[in-house]
Amino acid sequence: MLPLTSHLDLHISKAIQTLFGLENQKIELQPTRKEFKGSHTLVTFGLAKQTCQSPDQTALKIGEYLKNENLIQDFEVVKGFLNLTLPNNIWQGAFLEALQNLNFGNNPKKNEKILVEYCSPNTNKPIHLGHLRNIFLGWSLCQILDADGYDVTKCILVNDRGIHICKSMLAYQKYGNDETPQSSKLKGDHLIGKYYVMFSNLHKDYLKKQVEEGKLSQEDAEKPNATSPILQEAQIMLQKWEQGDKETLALWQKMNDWVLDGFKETYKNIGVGFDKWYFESNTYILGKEIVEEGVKNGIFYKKDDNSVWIDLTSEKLDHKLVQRGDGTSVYITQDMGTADLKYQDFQMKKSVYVVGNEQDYHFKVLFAIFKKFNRAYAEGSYHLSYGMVELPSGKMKSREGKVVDADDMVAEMINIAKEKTAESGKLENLKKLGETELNHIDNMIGLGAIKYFLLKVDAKKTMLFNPEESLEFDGDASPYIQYNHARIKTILRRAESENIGFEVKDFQNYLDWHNTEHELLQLLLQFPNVIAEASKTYSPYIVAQFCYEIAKMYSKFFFDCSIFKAHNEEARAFRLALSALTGNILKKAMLLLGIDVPEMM
RNA sequence: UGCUAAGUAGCAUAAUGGAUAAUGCAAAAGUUUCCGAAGCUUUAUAUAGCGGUUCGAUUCCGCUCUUAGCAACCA
Repeated sequence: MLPLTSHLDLHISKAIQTLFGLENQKIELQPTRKEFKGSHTLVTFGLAKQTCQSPDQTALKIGEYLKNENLIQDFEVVKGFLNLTLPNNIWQGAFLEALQNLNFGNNPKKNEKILVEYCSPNTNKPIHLGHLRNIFLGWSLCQILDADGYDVTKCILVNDRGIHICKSMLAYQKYGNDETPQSSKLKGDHLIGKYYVMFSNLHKDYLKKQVEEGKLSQEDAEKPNATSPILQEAQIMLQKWEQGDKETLALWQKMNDWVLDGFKETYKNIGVGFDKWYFESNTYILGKEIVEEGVKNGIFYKKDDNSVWIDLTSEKLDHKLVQRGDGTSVYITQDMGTADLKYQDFQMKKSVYVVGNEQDYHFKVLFAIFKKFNRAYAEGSYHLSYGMVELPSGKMKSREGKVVDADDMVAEMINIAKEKTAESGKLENLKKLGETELNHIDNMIGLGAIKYFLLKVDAKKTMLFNPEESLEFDGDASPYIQYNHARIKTILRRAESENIGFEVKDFQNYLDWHNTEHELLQLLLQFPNVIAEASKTYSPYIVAQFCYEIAKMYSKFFFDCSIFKAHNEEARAFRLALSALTGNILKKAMLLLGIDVPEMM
């Protein structure tokens, strides 16, 4: 994560070779803790074993060597740690480079295709907070991979067929009275969601009644395979759908269009998009072809009831059904088809699936199947598994209506942002911008708050969302970072209006930096490494953390180092240039999270 | 019962095997001479338990405990 490491690595290697005659030693460099002097720390414990000298001795010798060669300005040995201080002109060189490189942070093109599927909504209910974590993670990941030099394709897989879809269709067919999004004034996805919940209730009510009448035990009613007349009807509907029944297909098409319109509206509102849309209603047929292929070449086997299975016990997994006895396909069948289609379309080397950790087992099985079939994409397939978003009352269950709706959530956050803006008493200044621009800012702040809240946590961890306490606007939160960007822009506007220049020539002789100036610069120069790290580990939270650190460090810098009242013009110019770089990096880094930052707020 | 994750202060989150375990919220005190204080500076509390590997373990290994998910012809 350290800047200028390649610069040091080389010299340290040479020092070790010269001093101890050791080659190809692992150089363990880490950032120096801030309570010590220096920027880079060499850990010498491992090395000390090779040199047969104490860690302190080893560190001391290397330090002296580097200093004699004028490669460092100073060093300090503390308990086996060699803390190095580089001369400021080296830092300045890196600073100027970053300042002049408009793409600073981006890593070189890798010429490698990567496909990321980061949204797979069911067309039977609106999206909720959990889906938002999925979507924001995926979008951010795509931005990060792109900045790291990959050739990224963002895709969505719409789960638009299957028994669950038939459930809402059936409820609508029975009780919908031809209601439409227009007539009900509901967004399409919310309208369909209503019928999905209705189906669920009808099914549950039936079971409850059976139990009350003593026809069914409580235990059996709670089993997942407990059936009801309406569920059987839905199953029949699914068969009709797969057989291409005209009436069923027409209803399906109509309802799907409503839902998709609703989804598209939401995606637009939250600022995400896709390069390629896949629909399971298209890909499941391909899946069935693979099933046939697998049966032929012996990877799959058929049971007496005609259902098709794969034996994965050799992979320490179980037997898994890939096609039902009645010939209809299951989830995994569709995924096999979709994977083939993706490869046909893009020939990507890597393929990432951003899907919740409840499906960890599913993806193990799926990838094992890819390998059995020797698919070209088998090796590069990766499941980016994220933890569930829990409410204080427990897990969200869409079937029980126990969810935080995404659209409501976003709208509410934007409203809170509006109130905060009004409270801050700065409305007068902002009003000059006009209503549209003001709304735009509130949008950035409200949306940013949710995105940051969901992204700052390591994806694999289950996270808790407490609606009572709402989302944060203070401290480690997006508005704080956005605010720092806005204040930087305000400072730069002032410099411009007062004709204060901060070109390289205006500060190149200023090297007597304040400690905080140095720390801020060090932090900023980590940007490319941060992107590489976040990309390598598929971890947007690393970028989120980086944004926050910059904002915090800039606040400290602003407090410690007066800009317009700097002790001389060179210092002032340097600080303005440093502010400009901070602003640029903040903006870019936040965009990697899918968060836009305002020019003023 | 098996498999997989995860257990860090009142709460929410950090820490390539490294130095005194970091940050935010909530709590206490102070702070507005450059930008718009959504700020800045202080103050308290924590690695679930027991072993092992190591110069050194929050991190790796084993066992125990707790929680969640999976083990469905749900997705």
